[in-house]
Amino acid sequence: MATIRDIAKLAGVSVTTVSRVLNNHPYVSDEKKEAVLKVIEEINYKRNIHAVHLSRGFSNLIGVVLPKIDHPYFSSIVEGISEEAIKHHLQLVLFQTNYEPAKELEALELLRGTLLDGVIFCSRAISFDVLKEYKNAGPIVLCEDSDQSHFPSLSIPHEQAFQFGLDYLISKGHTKIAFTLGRMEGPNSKKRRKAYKTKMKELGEPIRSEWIFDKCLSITDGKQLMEKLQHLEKKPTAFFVTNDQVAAGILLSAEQYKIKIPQDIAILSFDNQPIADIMGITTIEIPIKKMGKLAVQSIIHCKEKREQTNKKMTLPFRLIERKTV
Amino acid sequence: MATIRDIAKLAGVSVTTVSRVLNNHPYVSDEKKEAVLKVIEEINYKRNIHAVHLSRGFSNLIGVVLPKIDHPYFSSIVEGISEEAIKHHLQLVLFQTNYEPAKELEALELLRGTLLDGVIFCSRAISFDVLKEYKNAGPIVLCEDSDQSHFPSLSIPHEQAFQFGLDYLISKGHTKIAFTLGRMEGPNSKKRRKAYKTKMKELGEPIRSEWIFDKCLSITDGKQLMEKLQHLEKKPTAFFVTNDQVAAGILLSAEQYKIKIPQDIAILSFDNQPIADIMGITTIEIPIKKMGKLAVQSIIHCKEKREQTNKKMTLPFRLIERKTV
DNA sequence: TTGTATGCGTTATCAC
DNA sequence: GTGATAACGCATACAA
Repeated sequence: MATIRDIAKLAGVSVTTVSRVLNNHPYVSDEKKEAVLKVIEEINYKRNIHAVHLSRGFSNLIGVVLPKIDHPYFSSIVEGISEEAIKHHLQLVLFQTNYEPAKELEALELLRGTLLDGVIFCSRAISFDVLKEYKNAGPIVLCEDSDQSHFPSLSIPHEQAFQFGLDYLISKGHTKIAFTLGRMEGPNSKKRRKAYKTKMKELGEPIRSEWIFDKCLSITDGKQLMEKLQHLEKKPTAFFVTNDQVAAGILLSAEQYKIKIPQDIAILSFDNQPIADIMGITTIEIPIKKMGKLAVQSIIHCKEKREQTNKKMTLPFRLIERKTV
Repeated sequence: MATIRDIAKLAGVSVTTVSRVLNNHPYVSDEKKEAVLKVIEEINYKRNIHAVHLSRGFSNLIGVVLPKIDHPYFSSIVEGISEEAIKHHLQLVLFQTNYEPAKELEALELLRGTLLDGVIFCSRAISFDVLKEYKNAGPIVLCEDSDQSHFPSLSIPHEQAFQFGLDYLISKGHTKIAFTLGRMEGPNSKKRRKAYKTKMKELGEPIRSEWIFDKCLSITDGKQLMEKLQHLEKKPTAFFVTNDQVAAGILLSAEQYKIKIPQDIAILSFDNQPIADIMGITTIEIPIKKMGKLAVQSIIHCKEKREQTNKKMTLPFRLIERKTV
């Protein structure tokens, strides 16, 4: 492989000049520049990017940590991240973790090893205590409704949003409200649970553990939910679910159980993905792609200012009324 | 940042010994190894990965090129790629291109610049002529039904599969068959079109250009298709569509047009994503995740043998009969 | 405006 | 077993 030294020799200039041409630096005479460009063209030279990175000390690579790319929520975030990353000439390194802490650590180690200029956690399984050890490794941003003050975070206010959703259901006459979560111990789910507890107390309704369903994320989960619903002694009149996929699963299997929506049971979900529009699902919109965009901007900000911020950024949500409540 | 030289000094050994410990090489006495490990632990040393890459000459990074991550087909491929990549300690660098050739070239340039050890094209917009210029840049694999003999490729036989699907529709009494494509000029679509032409000729049916719909990829596209169908003078009795999303869109909007499926119009699609199961869509299964897996294996094979293969790999498809035909 | 010399942090070679 | 030392290829102070 040819190096800038070869170019320099062939063009009759110094390596510095070659490097200047390569990086569009000023102070290169047009003739030398041309000579260099000509040689580069001739021998089809390409820079060794590892050498560039080593020399520069950074890479323009950022890590994106998520449990599963094959889920609309996460692929939407990545889409948002990607669109913004392109603008800033950043490349994305994907870490599909299945919530295995070891995989998440891999990203953090690569951040510390300076392969990555930053890491975006779309979701996480590792604890804060572990995460904190990487505070100085480089920019880290969390896409979650976070209470900590060590890392910047990005989310809708899940507690408020969930309360808002409950109020809406209540305003439609529901008090018997069941709900589903994606991952009981996830930070966002915790907020949602808290909101539920508060509101049920206000209403004087008991908290029925059998009305709280964990690990509901996909269409299939929604479908299975309808099966489970059959075996419930006391039946809720409304279901506040994790996301539009779960809602879609419910809608798609409602018919076979002869359940009418919203007459027999109302469905309210989160996200507002295209499927919600198409199936007429009433949902609370989360600006998912915007989250991705802001996450990238946060990383860039940290990189440029060379400081870790810990700003908690709250995004707006809004109710999209359609036909399931 | 501490370097191996610092470690060496502190542990009273040479940099070579430190490097050996770091890479689990043999021929290091237990005492020295321990001393090194102790220092590493103490000062919380981490390797600079750029330096490792520069020195080694490769990176364990592979590029994944796709138009849009936010589509089930592509996120499924990436899921398959990711699962296999993890096994081989490979990291994925994502290139979301929107079919812009410049973005695809970026991946190829990084391959040539040795940042990437290989590139997987889940789909592509650039021409073969351009692609061929990167033949020696490193391993490249194409997830498409390809006729070229320069790069390894990976796909179901789209022509056969489409013919098979048409035969199935014909066996159910259909001869008035319309179809949709994702991207008319894509290699897979070309095969499908060819199969259609052949089969219609056999049947003595005319090719109606108004029965061929391009750019149909999403649920929304499927929904819009039903709208377009209304304005058709001659109506088909069957629709052979790009993928399960399009089929789902059709199903979800059929009711509002008072169209019964499969009585009024039969729907056959490709992929067999979860939504096909849930909505009872008859579909031709494509082993998408397996494609991703094999793509990674192909890259690894090229890397290890240090040779570009050009093997065309054909994956099996199968019909999943459900309720839409 | 140009060039020399050095640093970036690691791995590989080869002699001991 | 161990350790100098030379790559690896580029960027950049500093000198000219």
